[in-house]
Amino acid sequence: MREVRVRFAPSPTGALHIGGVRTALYNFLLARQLKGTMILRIEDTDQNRYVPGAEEYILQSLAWVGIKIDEGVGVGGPYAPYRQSERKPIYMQYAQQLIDSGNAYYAFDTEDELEVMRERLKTAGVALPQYNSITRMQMRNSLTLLEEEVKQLLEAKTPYVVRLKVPRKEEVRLNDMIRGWVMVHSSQIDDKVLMKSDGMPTYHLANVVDDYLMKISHVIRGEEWLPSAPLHVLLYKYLGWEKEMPQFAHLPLLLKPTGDGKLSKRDADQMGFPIFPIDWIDPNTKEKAIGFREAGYLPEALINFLAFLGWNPGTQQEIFSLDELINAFSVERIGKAGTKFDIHKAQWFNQQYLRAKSDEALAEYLLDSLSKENISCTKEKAAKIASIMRERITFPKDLWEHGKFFFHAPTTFDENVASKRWNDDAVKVLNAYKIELPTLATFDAPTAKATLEKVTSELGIGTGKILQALRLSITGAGAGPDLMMVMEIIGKDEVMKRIEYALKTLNVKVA
RNA sequence: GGUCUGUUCGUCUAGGGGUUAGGACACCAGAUUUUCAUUCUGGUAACACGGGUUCGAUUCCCGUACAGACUACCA
Repeated sequence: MREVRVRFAPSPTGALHIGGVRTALYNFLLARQLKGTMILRIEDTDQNRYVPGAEEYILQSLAWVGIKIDEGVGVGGPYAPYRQSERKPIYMQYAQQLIDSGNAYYAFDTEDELEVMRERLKTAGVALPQYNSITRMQMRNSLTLLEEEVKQLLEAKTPYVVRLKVPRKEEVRLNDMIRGWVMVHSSQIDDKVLMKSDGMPTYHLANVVDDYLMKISHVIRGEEWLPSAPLHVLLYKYLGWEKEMPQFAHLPLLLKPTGDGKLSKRDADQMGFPIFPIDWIDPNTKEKAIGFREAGYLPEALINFLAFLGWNPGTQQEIFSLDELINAFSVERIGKAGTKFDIHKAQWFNQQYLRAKSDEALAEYLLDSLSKENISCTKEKAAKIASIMRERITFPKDLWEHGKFFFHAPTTFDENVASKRWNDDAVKVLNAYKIELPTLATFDAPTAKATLEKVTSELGIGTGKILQALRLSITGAGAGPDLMMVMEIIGKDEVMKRIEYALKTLNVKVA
């Protein structure tokens, strides 16, 4: 059986889109499952669109989500270089081969001449003017010009492109692993430019040549490539590489959460979720886009979420580690239809992965946040906080954001709760409780509770009636984790201080 | 406009000629939690439409509608 070699081949034209990460993931899963090789190739044949830093960004993003590159940019390998701009000399020789075999030709038409041709055809009623088997005979190319003229133009260094000579009548067939047989008539394909006038190949040529040279066995890419796949098939055929042609799998697109259309950065911005794996600062606009990493998504959760966008194992299991994904993955189970991007599901996966962590691991997240705030805290205390906060967080940063009261006494109180729960009974109980606390030798959740119950029963007031008021004075809010545990963690002295402060500031308001 | 691809609950999807069309997320309700969250239980909710083929179609075929992609010397 053929050795499995797959590639992820992004262009460094900006940040890596989350859809690109999924494409990389599917490639990676297949490679790992079939003991193959995962290759990273950078398709930077368009110098105009090159964005500095994009390549580094791609590398970092893949590393963060755990997609390991076996060969290619950043790691090297037997088919180096893996950056197409560095492979420039390779492509012309294959273009030449196509010209020599009569499957491609030189075209000297200028932008203006092309424009004139399109206009002329449009007025003649052709909806979509193309450079094709019919129109090429009216243009300036090596098919219409005399051999001598062509030679002179080339020697005079006249700018030219190399175009594929697409046959007029031919059924081009392609067996896609996801979509089955796809047939396109060659009359629908135009004479695509293979080599640009700057000497760089276009995607089509570079892609086919490199996939062949790098012995790629499977091309897994986005559905946007499906329309040009027949063209690639033609290229393999004319280059004499039909037997080596990789298997194709065209992935369904990622769609925007509401409405229709493919997922764009705009949608993500509007709905307030990331679309890039890690933070990206646009070098031109200096605009910063928050990444999934910085937003608090765990890489393993993101991967699990992404894997399920368009694929499923056919079982009820939903939580999959990377190793489990590698085992369960199969191209056959990839869906055909476009997939709407639902950030809720991503959050749910994140929660699941976060909860599976130990208190100690969660404590590290909290400690991270605290160090940014210059707050010191022992590991033990952080772990204790983590243990009572673990069921109520979606992101690691929630530990701090929802638990600030562990470190800062409230300065304001939720007015809604205060107006409903802060009453004479509450004040009576809190005053008595405050007096009772100093007599306690030890202070923990059980004693805090027992003492409170003792006070309330002596006063003949139901504990439940005033618990909200107590919570309000300790945390400033009406909702939160187990109050007795909270008090244990912040300690007796702090509890007393907070009750006193609340009594002082809230009494005035309610009176 | 043309070509290609697609269409099962709001979303991700399972399924497949005869099923109470299954699960998950989200949503709603109840229970637990004297709060909130969690957890548990339950609920709402789908085969785009029209023709065939068939005893029978959501499933197969053909149309239609809708959607998306592509239609550059961008990838």
